[in-house]
Amino acid sequence: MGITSHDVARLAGVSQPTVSRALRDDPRVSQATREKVKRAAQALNYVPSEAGRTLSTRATRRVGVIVTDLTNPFYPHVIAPLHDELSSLGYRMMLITERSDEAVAEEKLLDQSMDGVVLATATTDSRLPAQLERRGMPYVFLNRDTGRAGDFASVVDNEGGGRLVARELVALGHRRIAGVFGAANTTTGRERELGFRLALAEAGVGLPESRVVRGAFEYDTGYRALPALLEADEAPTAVFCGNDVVAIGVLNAALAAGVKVPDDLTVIGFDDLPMASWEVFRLTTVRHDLRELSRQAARLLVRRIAKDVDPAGERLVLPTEFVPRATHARAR
Amino acid sequence: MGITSHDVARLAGVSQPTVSRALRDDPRVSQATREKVKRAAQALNYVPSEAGRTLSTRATRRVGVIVTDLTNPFYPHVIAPLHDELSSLGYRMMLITERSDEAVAEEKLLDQSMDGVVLATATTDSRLPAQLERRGMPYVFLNRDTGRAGDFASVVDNEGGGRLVARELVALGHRRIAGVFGAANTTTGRERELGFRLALAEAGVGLPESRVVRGAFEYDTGYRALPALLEADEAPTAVFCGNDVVAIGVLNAALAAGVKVPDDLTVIGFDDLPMASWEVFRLTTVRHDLRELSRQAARLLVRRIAKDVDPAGERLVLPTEFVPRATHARAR
DNA sequence: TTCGCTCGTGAATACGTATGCATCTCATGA
DNA sequence: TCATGAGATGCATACGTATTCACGAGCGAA
Repeated sequence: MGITSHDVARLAGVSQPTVSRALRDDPRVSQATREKVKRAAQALNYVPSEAGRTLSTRATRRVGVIVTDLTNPFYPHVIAPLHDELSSLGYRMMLITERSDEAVAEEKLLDQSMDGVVLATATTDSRLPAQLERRGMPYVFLNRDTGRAGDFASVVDNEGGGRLVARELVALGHRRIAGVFGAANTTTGRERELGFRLALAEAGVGLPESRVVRGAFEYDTGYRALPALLEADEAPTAVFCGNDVVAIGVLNAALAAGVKVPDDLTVIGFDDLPMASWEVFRLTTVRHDLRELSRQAARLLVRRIAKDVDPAGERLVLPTEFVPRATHARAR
Repeated sequence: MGITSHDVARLAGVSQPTVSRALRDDPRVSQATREKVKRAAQALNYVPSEAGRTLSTRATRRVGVIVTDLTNPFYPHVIAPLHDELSSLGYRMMLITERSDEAVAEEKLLDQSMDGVVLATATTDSRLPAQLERRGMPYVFLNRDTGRAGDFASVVDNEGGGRLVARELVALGHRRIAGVFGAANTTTGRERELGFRLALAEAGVGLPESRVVRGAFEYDTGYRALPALLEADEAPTAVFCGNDVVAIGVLNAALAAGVKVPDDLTVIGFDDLPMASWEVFRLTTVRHDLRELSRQAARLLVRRIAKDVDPAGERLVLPTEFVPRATHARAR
């Protein structure tokens, strides 16, 4: 059925090792033999078996990427560039989306079927990093990390981004400000909230718990948060959202509730997904380079696989930038 | 470094084959031995090497999924259920996104590193199916196929869906109708256009080429098509879009151009993505069961791998349903 | 002429698992 | 008591590639 290097060897009239060497351009095979072998391989449509190679070299040239929910619009924008960068580095990508049990993922990860792992949806309370560590499986965090020292991670300056937004809102005269932050067990959620709070406090503006919602970085979180915030005694004049997807949930909820954005309510997101600039949203948000975030993670992982990395951990942080569009205005 | 079945065998005081059998619950090993082996495996944190198993069984329990553009909102909604169904069938998913050369994909596909392939973005002029066929690699089409007999495919009744829309538009009194169809080298593009045209023709309504645009199933296709359609001598009162993503592009363009939907223009999509029901869109569209489409493809592929399939091909077609929301109205 | 070297190739083997076949043990029945 | 057979396990090997080592040819220098 499958054509092996032995078949090629037979046709070319050489030994199997010579085929292996010739096809990988080993300088020790003569020009003439190399060409003869390549012609034979071509003729037979030979493609080396990946399993055989893996067993022999103990390297799979494959990398796993763990994501909980692919239908969240955020993730495709990180997975696509990740795939491309890994591909250009000679690695393939295995997608693993496990919202279920960690044990399953663990089993899949440790069977030597990949050389490394990208964790794109890590939570601060996850046991997975420790498991990987123990088994010597190289891994890096993408976007979120555990916040502990020694991590290998490609992340964004979330705290700085949060600060940017707070300063803008204060400058626009907002005082009754609300936050729909990400889950408390994610560093992205925590750090954006922290930066936002610190900068508000510096300006002497409070952020009472009654105007704070926390939840998954999903559309529904934003969609459901707004009605709750509007019911409070003093409705907010501005909402900072944990990310663009949440902000888009808020914008839709605002439309449903008849709240005018930005006249009645300022809404700010985070990430600057392509969707954020659609006419129906024109979302004011915080931009960072999502492509570079992913590429950086890919390169870091490959370096870690090659053990070409600072043993004390490496945390690559990308800057943020405020992007004014049409969902913010001065407080009335 | 890695723990092998030999290590487990040594610890349990049995032979390696016995470990292999015990861990896979082969009835030929005694209860006592089985337990002894499992304890040893547990103690060593043993996970069977996937490469070794693959080489021995000649099955990878891995399936490739080919998609051109993951950032298109449509695909995550097919990939997620596909992943889950494959997972529950005991297969893992390798994501392959190649907009570049087919040769690359081909190389990756034929190295025996997967048992089968799902083609989610096939075009009618692709050479890939023939290559796979020649090499005996099982594959199925998802959503799009080649339109040729003998295909294994999980698809939607696109022609029927197109008809549904045409009849609705005619019933609403529309006569100046436009279409922003998918690419001509996709069956989804062709069939939806065909059904739409046939039903319009039956009602005696024309669809001049000046009111037709064709392009990739992307946001930009819709966004750029609308201005062009509006410039025509007689602007259309209704537009049928190749899918929801295109329709959303049209809706945004309408907003930018100050065209009121549905008062000035009726817009209809196809697919009923979750996004279609967002407040900002409330898109009238054609629904089909996207999850089932994917699950069906997964099951069909697994059956084809097991050779438990009609050799003449199997084409599983899902029905469509018109979903009225807020982007359609009677013609003025 | 012979030693030693380089260059090119092949033989042997490792990698980790699964499986066909042989072997061994023990119980059963004639 | 011994043949028979079932049940349990080990031995040997296959899978396809990469790599280590050995080998032979050819060549230049002494």
